[in-house]
Amino acid sequence: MEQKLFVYNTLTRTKEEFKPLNAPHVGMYVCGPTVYSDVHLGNCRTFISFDLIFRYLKYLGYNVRYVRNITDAGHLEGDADEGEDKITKKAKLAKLEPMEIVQKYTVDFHNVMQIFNTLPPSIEPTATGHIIEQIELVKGIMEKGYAYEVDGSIYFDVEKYNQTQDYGVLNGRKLEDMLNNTRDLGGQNEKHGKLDFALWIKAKPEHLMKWPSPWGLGFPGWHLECSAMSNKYLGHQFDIHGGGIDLMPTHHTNEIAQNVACCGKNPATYWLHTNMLTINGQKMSKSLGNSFLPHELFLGTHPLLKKGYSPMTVRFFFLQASYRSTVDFSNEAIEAAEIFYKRLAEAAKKLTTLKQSSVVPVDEESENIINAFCDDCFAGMNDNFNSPKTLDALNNLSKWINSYTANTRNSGEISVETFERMKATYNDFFFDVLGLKLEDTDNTDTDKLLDLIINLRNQAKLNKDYATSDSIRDGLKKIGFQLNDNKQGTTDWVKS
RNA sequence: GGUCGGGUGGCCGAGUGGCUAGGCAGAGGUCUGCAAAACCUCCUACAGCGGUUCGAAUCCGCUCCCGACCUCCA
Repeated sequence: MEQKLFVYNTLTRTKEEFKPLNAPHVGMYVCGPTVYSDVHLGNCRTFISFDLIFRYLKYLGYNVRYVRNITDAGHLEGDADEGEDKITKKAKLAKLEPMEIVQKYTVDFHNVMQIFNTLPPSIEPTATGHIIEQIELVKGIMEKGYAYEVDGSIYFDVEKYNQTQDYGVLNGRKLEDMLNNTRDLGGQNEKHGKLDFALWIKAKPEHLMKWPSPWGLGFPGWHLECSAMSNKYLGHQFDIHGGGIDLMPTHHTNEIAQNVACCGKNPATYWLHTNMLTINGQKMSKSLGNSFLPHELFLGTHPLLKKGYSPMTVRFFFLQASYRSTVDFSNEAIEAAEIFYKRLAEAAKKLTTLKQSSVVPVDEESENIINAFCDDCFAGMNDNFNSPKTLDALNNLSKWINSYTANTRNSGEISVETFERMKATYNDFFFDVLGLKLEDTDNTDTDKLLDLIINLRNQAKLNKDYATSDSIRDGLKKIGFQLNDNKQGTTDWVKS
């Protein structure tokens, strides 16, 4: 591992050099979706961000085990630790089995992730598939004395825990402040302390998803599954734990408490949090009703959208900001991203046919500049996965690639090694690290038709029948194909 | 109200003490039958007020504005 990677650790609020516990192995756990409704674009941003992280770690040569859970039980409406879980509620409304809801939205989630070209995680465990592990974890916490039972429900005793441990180690708050600033929620009469949270919840008779336990029929608390499953697949200690920043203050705080209580250890060395997608400055969320779904974005059917944007345009749009910044959605911003993305994609496409002309005496300056830009691609990602910096470097490289392609510069001016490095670096970062792909090479029939039309037009051009050639070009532009004549007398086209 | 994080040129967005980020938009140029694309050049900002410093977008203080979390949320 020649590259020194630095990551921002929420635990220490600093950038730290990334040092895996057992290199070249890396364990990474990311909190996945609760599959009770469609994922919206804000959800997607988080998983695209972690896809970028996963991809870069792999690219650096690490052997990454990436675990991302599916929450299919235990996630309640509200935080009173009573009432229905989200999936049960939806199932009753739709008159379906809870697992039908789970299946529908899990499939949907996977489809969307694939459209955004994210790699599947190594393991994608479900909460319902790990009830036994969760019960064992509750037992362990009880044996250590950090949990108590009230009428079939088990609660975590936060104040007791905080006597010997720092409950606010992640969110940076003092217990007194948290106690003073927690609202009184209804239905907390069973809890000893205001901050206590449910590990196991007794099921009411009408509850659809419930399992036998030493404390009767019930279901696990939401925070429990991540502790149980990360323990199982990554061990008591692993390298990276991630999730949206809105999970940090409560969900991750409780997760750490559970792990420390049971196993004595904060499970992860590095806690990484992705920031929110906002619209008009406000967090995109289902409850605020300002979210839109991926397909609404692709088709441009949402009222906030001027037009549709392709999946790679959206991915690129996210990559233009660092994962720790909020991104505010606007048509202007994503349109700019669309044009930029197409520029870089065109250069990526040219790489496949770009051949170096025979080497003339090497121009040291060009050589150095290109090598520096290649280094910059790494430097950007090494700096806490700063994709905007890497895009900057790719943009710089694209200008050289374009110049060499158009022969306005002689590609023989650099050494074979540098030429090949330029191609490989651009290709690797564009496709493998940033996870972008080309979108307009989808239809061979279209290719053939366009070839035919372009040939006819070029005949007209040779005859200096510009009226005909221009009307063909204008007509194609109207239906979304931009023709570009280049110097060699051939004509390229791109979807506009 | 408490805690935390922000405010960068028309728009988006990197950048934590000195060295041009970049993209989009705009202007000019090269090339082209004309376009488009590409390439080159220009457009040099850092919420406000103080302070530290030889020097601050970057550090400190105050003020204003925005957001997140404290309730389910990626």
